[in-house]
Amino acid sequence: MATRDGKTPLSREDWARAALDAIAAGGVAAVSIESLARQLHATRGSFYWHFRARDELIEAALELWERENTTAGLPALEAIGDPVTRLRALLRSVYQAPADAAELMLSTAGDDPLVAPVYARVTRRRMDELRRIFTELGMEPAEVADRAWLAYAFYIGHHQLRKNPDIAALQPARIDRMVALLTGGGNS
Amino acid sequence: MATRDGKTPLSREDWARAALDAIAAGGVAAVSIESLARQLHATRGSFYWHFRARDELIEAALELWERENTTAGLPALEAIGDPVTRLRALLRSVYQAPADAAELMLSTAGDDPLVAPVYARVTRRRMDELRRIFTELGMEPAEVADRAWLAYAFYIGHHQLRKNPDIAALQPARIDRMVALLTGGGNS
DNA sequence: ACCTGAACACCGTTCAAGT
DNA sequence: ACCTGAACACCGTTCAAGT
Repeated sequence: MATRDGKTPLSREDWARAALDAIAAGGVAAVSIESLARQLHATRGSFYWHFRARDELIEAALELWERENTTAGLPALEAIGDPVTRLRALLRSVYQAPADAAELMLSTAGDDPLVAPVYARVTRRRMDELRRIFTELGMEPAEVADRAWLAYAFYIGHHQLRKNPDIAALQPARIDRMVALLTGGGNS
Repeated sequence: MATRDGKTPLSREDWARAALDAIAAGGVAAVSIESLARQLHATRGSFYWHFRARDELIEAALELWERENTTAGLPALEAIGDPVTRLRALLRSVYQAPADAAELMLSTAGDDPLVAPVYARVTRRRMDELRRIFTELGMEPAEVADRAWLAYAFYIGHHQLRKNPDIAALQPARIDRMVALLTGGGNS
């Protein structure tokens, strides 16, 4: 017996897409070959024709996310001329739209061995963007590096804290003050 | 057959302690009844006399951590009179000693359904401490709340970012500038 | 009271066999 | 080329049986 009865054959991307959806819904741990197979009306055995192992599936899903994420988010930001406006836009995207669901999961799983390399690349690109902002504000390199680190660590921690409803209640309502803090003087 | 041949009987706490060690080493996901049983020279079956299920074991381990964490860290901090010095001490404890290993794992797992309530309580206590610092610096309540959120989100994100060696290289060497940024003016 | 060992379920992985 | 179904391993969970 074989061939899934009339249905078009599955591709690597079908599995990867389903896995990315699962990541968005419940994190990397929620990627179960068994449940994806059920969902795709195939057997677990079929999966192993497309992938060597579960890890390879997760890598493929993350690749999908990275490609779509890279071509989507940053260009729109880079088009904004004024650096403070750009920072505000960046923070607003954190505060309002909770980004896409996969981003929310991954921003918090940067220590997973599979997620780490992918998220490191995305992080570098975003930190570059932050550095550009502070550089354009006329700060010197060491200062720029510190602020970029502070801003990005804040971005990650903010996502993490918001996942807990009890704690999320404490988050500030307006982002203008945040922008002011991040771009402000600092009294050494 | 029964009773583990001469050895003293195991207690709930023996299992919980072993589980906390496993969390420190590899996070909540690393808590495996099978491997703990091997380590304690008992069988998996024995575990179920002490606990109803794996979740209960993890809760017990987190309880252990919370109790020891609460009585240890904060009092020393609260003894410091000058608020800026206190903030500096707080940040230094983040930068230098990577806290205890369990803290590192848990600071990043705040969205786990078992970790969430425990970590929320610890977070609240720490944010209270941060608010006290900024209040003593003479800021008004809204400003205090924003800074405490910024500082704590930074704390969480900092841990997360440092888990990735590639990214950790970008972290600032000196913390004085961080303190300055967090306590500084902000140009609204 | 505390533990063993056998049994089952769930799911990742392999593989011979089908079309 | 693409898939099925049976088999095995790993580990969480249950339980009757031991001391």
